[in-house]
Amino acid sequence: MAMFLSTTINKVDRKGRVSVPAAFRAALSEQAFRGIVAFPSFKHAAVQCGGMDWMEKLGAGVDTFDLFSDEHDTLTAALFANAQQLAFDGQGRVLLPENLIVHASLAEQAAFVGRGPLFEIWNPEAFADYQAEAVRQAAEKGLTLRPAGPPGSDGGQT
Amino acid sequence: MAMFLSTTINKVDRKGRVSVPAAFRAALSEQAFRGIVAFPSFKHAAVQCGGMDWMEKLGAGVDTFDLFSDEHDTLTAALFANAQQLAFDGQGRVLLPENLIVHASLAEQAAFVGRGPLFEIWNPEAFADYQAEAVRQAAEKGLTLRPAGPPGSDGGQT
DNA sequence: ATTTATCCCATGATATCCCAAATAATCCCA
DNA sequence: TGGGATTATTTGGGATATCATGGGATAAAT
Repeated sequence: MAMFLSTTINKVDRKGRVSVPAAFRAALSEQAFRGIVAFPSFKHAAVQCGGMDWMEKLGAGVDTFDLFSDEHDTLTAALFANAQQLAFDGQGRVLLPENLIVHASLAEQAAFVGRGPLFEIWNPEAFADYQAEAVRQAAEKGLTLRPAGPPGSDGGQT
Repeated sequence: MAMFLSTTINKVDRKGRVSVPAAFRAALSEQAFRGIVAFPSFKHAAVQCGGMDWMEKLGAGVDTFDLFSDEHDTLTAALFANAQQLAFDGQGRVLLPENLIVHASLAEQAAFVGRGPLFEIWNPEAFADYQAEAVRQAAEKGLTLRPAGPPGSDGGQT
C-alpha cells in the first residue's frame, strides 16, 4: 500500500489544475489507474485522496448483493457518490472538480498533506490553523503519541 | 467488476433521452452488451443500474435462497420482472422508459449517482435531500465503513 | 397514417494533449 | 565545500479531442 509523507504547497492554475507532488505520484505508480480517487472529508474542509486500491478497500465491506441494508445504504451514498476519479495529465496534474474546490475552500494554492496510506488537499491557511490546533491539543494531553524508547528520543511530533 | 464513482447531473431531452456519464460508460466498456440494465429501487424513488455482469451476480445471489421460498419468489418477481435493458445510442444516451421516469419522479434533469458496483438515477432534488442525510449520518458514525485488513493498516479516518 | 424509436450530424462547452518556459533539486568536479 | 551544470519538477497556455445536447431525417411498429 502506498505511503504518503510530508506536506507540499502547489499552485492551482486558471484552469483549475494542480500538480500532484512527484513523491505522491511515485507512491501511486504501481496502480493500474494513473490518477487519484478523491472525496470531501466528512470532518474537515479538506479533500481526502488515495489510489484506486484504497477506494476498493474502503468499499470492500459493501456486498454487491446488499441492496437492502440501511447502514450500507447511507455509507455508500456518502462515500461513492462524492468520490471522484481524477486522472493525471502528461505532467502529473489533476483537474479539481468544482464541488471539491468549494468543500475545501481552495483558491490559488493547495496544500498536499501526507497522512500515511492517504493524503489530503487543504487550503494552506486552513491547514496551518488546523495543525496549530492539533499541536496545542497534543501538548495539552501530554503527547500520548510517543514512540517507544528513552525519553527525549522522540520524533518531534508535528 | 466496474466501479461507479461521483455524481453527475444530466439533462433529459424532449424525447426522454439522457447521456450516461462518460466515466460510467468507460466502466462498462468491457461488457458485451453496449448499454445498461435498470430497475426501480426497492428502497428509494430511484432507478438502480449496472452492467449485465452485475445483473448476473444479483441472479447468483438469488440462487442461494431456497427455490420455493417466499423470499425467492418476491425477489425474482421484483428484480427480474421489472428490470430493463437500455441500449446506448451513438452518443452514449439511453431512452428512459415511462415506468422508471414515474418511479423516480424524473423531469428535466437526472442525477447519475455512483455507488461502487452499481449506480442510481435520481431526481436531483430528491437525491440532494437523501445525500445530506447520508453524509450527516456517516460523519456521526465516524465512518464505520472500515477497510478490510489487519489492524493498523486502515485508512486512518480523520 | 400516426406514433415511437433509432440513426446521424451539428454545435458549444469542457477537458485533454502537447510543447515550452520558469523554478527547484541534484550532481559533479575542482 | 563551493558553484556551476545538469536534470527533474512545476507551471503556463494554445491546439486538439471528447462530451453533452439538440434536432432533423430515417426506420419500425401499431
